[in-house]
Amino acid sequence: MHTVVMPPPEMEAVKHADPYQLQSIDRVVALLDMLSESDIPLSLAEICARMGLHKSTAHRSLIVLERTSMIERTPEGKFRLGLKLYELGNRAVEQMDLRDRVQPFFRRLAMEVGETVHLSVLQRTKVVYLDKVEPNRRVCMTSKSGTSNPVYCTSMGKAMLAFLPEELREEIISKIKFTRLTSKTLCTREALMKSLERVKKRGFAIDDEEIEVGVRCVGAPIFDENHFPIAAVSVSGPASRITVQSVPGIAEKLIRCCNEISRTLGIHDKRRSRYSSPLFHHYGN
Amino acid sequence: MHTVVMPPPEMEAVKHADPYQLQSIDRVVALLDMLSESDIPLSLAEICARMGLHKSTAHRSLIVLERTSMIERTPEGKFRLGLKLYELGNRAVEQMDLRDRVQPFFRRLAMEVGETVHLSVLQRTKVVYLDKVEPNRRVCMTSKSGTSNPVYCTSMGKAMLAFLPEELREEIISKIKFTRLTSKTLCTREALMKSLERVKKRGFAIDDEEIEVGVRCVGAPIFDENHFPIAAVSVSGPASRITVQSVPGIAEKLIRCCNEISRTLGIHDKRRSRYSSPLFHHYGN
DNA sequence: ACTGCCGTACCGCATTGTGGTACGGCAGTC
DNA sequence: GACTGCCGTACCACAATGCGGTACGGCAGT
Repeated sequence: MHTVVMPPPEMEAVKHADPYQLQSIDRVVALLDMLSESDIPLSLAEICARMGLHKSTAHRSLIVLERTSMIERTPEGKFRLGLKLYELGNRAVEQMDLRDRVQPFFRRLAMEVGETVHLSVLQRTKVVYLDKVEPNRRVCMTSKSGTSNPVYCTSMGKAMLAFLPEELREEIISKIKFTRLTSKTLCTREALMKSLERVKKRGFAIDDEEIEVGVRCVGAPIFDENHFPIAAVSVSGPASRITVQSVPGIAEKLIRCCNEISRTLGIHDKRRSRYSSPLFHHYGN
Repeated sequence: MHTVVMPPPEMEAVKHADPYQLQSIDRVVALLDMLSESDIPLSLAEICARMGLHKSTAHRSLIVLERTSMIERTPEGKFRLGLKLYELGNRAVEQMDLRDRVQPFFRRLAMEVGETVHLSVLQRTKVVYLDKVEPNRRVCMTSKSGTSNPVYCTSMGKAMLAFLPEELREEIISKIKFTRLTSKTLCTREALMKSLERVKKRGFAIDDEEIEVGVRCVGAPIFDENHFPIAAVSVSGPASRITVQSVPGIAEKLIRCCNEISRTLGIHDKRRSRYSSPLFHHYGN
């Protein structure tokens, strides 16, 4: 390829590992990822610098993305993600209809425990919220679905991580950038691993004010037919109500709920490991 | 190009209108759109049929999209939109931070009128919901943000349409596929145009049970620095509470709110029409 | 006025992506 | 149980496509 400055040797080693190039598509995804990670709109020059692309090449891709509303331009001409992504993203969730299939169990759990209940899935090193139910009585917490939190400081994140196949778990953990959010946040690989061990034994995870002071959560995974943790449910509330004493009772109800959900999902067949190379998609320079 | 079976003549007419080809990217977007419109996951063969693509070509693109989590495969091997889109989409909205900047005004309005308040933007022929606030007292309506409704039967859609530049409005309206949702739905271009005239005069739009029986909404646009309606706000509630008598009062509060928001947004500069060719991106067979 | 930077436009070359074809597996039919 | 047809995957040779370079024009700062 003439896009990338390529060290002449060991070329064919890569060749077979990644048989389908379609470089423009890969690049587009990398561009979107990049824009997603940036908190501010970026100029063409900045994008080129970050991605190591030539002006013309990046420009061409960006123009097409703009035409298709995948990205938009600020009045100053800088680029940022476009709203079509929002629309597509929400369609994606609708189509999976995890949300809808889970709702009934979900609502019942919220009633039983009287706390906010969340549904989320794993996306790279983040937990993306799909849905939440608040107990009827009063508003307890606010959190918008569609937002995401790091895996390592959420009960749902830890619940899913713990039950992931070894290799995949390693891959994810290696990508985590730990940041201290509260004094109780697990900020090292070791602390996280130790926590995951306990999660695996108990079947549920706890977030003990690790992401926000005063908030405790209990989370458990939902499994698909291959015992793959495709999603997680959590119960969260003020530390004053979710106490050492009340956790076991909550966890029991939570796990029962998750098992019911898992069972209703587990009606599929075998076929392919689907999670073959799901994570971080690396853009070669 | 050798992708598309091309009627030999009038080729160069298109050539200049659409200078940047990058066909693989265009195709990818078209694929995503297609998957978005389908309610069920599609097989490779189905995708080829709908898009008029050759097996190999479609397959290659799909594989890349799968690798990058833009789409996923069901256990049966069918394709559907992937969760990365959800993540990207939500980042897009965060980055625009319309939502956050609007929130305070927004909440106040909800308190004042005691009804559900929505924020949305225009995306092609649809209104995409970005946010909502429910009045504290009780749950009134349910609607998830991220969902979308057709422009022509929502107050927000009509509010934005009415204040769009002539040409763009025409472009959008020409793309609408009218479907009757209730007995009051505006189902013709003419009815819609007439309605828009009134919206323009009054400064706000009404959805009088046009999308759902028993629900009335009042909507008004938010303008950017160029008097371009970038978003809209609506007040919606049961027809029993939003009556002919109460509409003027609600509309007044709504418009005041929207004006305040518009003013806080109108701090930008001139530069480019940004909406040069924003809509329907057509995939040439 | 001069200089430098940024976004845009164009062009010729060869790499990349294309369409066709072939393979293998699964499912339904006789 | 063999046959048939369909679907997803893999490979290949050709040439059209997308690449990098380069040049232009506008704006801003000196």
